[in-house]
Amino acid sequence: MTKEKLQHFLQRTGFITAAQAEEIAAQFRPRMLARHGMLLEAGKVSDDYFFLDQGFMRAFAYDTEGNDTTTAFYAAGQLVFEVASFFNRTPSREYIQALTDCQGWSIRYQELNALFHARPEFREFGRAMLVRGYAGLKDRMLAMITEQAAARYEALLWAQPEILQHAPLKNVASYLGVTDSSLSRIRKGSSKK
Amino acid sequence: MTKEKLQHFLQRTGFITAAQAEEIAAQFRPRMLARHGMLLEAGKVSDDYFFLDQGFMRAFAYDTEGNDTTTAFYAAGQLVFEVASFFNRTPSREYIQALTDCQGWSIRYQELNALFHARPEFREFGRAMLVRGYAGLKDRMLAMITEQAAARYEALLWAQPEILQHAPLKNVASYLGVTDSSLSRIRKGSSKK
DNA sequence: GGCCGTTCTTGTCATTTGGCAAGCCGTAAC
DNA sequence: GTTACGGCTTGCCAAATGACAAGAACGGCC
Repeated sequence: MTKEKLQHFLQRTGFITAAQAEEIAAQFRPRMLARHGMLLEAGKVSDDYFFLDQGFMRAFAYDTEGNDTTTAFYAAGQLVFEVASFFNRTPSREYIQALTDCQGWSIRYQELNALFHARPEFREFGRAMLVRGYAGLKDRMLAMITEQAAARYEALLWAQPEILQHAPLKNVASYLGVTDSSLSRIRKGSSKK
Repeated sequence: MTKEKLQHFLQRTGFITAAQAEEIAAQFRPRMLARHGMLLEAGKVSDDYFFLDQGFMRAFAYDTEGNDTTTAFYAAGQLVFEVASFFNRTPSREYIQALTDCQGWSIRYQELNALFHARPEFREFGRAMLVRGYAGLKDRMLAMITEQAAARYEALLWAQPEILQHAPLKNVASYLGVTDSSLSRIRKGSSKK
C-alpha cells in the first residue's frame, strides 16, 4: 500500500502542494484493522488521526437505554477520528469499528499537533476538515428535523450508496433515526398499505 | 460596555493568559443589533466572528417547503457565527437574528486569520471553539435520534432555561424538531390524555 | 451436511406526532 | 376605544413511526 491516496487527499483541499503533501504524509504510519476490530472504544482517548485508505467503518454509541446507535459511516478516502475526544484529550463516548477489513494511515495527537505548529498549510487543512465535518452534521440535523424518514433514506441512497453495500440495515436504520422495522418497510416502498 | 466579558471568555478555555486576552480583545470592535436585526442573511458570506455580550439571538434556515427552522440559540457569553460560511468564505444558507436588542464584540475574517497566524494560543482557542460546537451538535443529534420530543424539551428546559424566556415557542419547537402544536401539548404535560 | 445465531422482513396493534382550523389573548397601530 | 395581527392553545382526525413477536433467509462453524 502506498501513500498515494493520502497525499492526494491532503492536496485536494487546495492548501497543500504536492511536495508538502509528501512531507506531511511521511509522518503517518500504516494501521490495519480486521473486520469488527475497533479503532476506538468508549472510555478511551482517541489517539488516531486516521486516514482510511481501504475498507469501511462506522462510529456508534449506546444511548441511555443501551441501544446501539450509529453516529457516522466512513468510506475509503475519509478521515476517521472522534473530534471531541481527540482534541480535548477526554474519554470517548463512542466506538469506531471496522465493518470490513481496513487499512489506512494514522498519526498520533502529539505528532499532529507538532505538525500543526510547524506547518501553517497543514493547520489550514486541519481546520478545513473540522469545518467540513461540522457543516455535514448541520445538514444532517436539518434533514432530521425537516424531512421524513423515507426522504432521508432516499437522500442517503443517492449521496452514499456504498453504505448500503457494507453496513447491516439495522445500523443504517439507527443512523437515519428509525427502527429497523420501519426502515424495512420504507425500503419495501409501502411504509404502511 | 467594557471588554471584560470578552476577555474573561477568552481566558476561560485555559489557552490564553490575562495579558494575552487583553491584547487579543483589543482587536475586536463593538457591534450593536436592534431586536429583529440580522447579523447574517442567507446568500451573504458571514464576516463577523461575534462575541455576544448582552442579548439573545437565534439562527434559522428555510427548508425546502419554506418552513422557518431554528438551528441554534445564542445566549450572552457565546460566540455567534456561521462556521461553514465564515471559514469557507461561501454564501450562508442561514440567517442569524437578534431576538432582543444585542451588543457584543466583532472581528472580521481577515483580522481573525491574521491573529490566528500571529498567536498560537489564539489558534488553540479557535480550535477549541470549533470542537465545542461540533461536540454539542453531536449530542443534539444523538438526542434527536434516541429521545422523544417530550424528553428533548425537558432536557432543553434543564440545560438552557433562558431560551424559553426570550424565544417564541414556535422557534423552540422547530429547534426541537416538533411542530408548535405538539410543543404546546408537551408543555401542557399531557401529550394526548 | 446440520446447527446456531444474527439479520431482515412482516403482521398486528399502540403511541407519537402532524395537519388543520377555530378560538383566545395580548400587543401594536390607528 | 377598535381593529388587526401574531403567538399560543386545543380539538379532531390522519399519518408516521414504534413495539413486539414470529418466521424466513443467510452465513459461520463444527
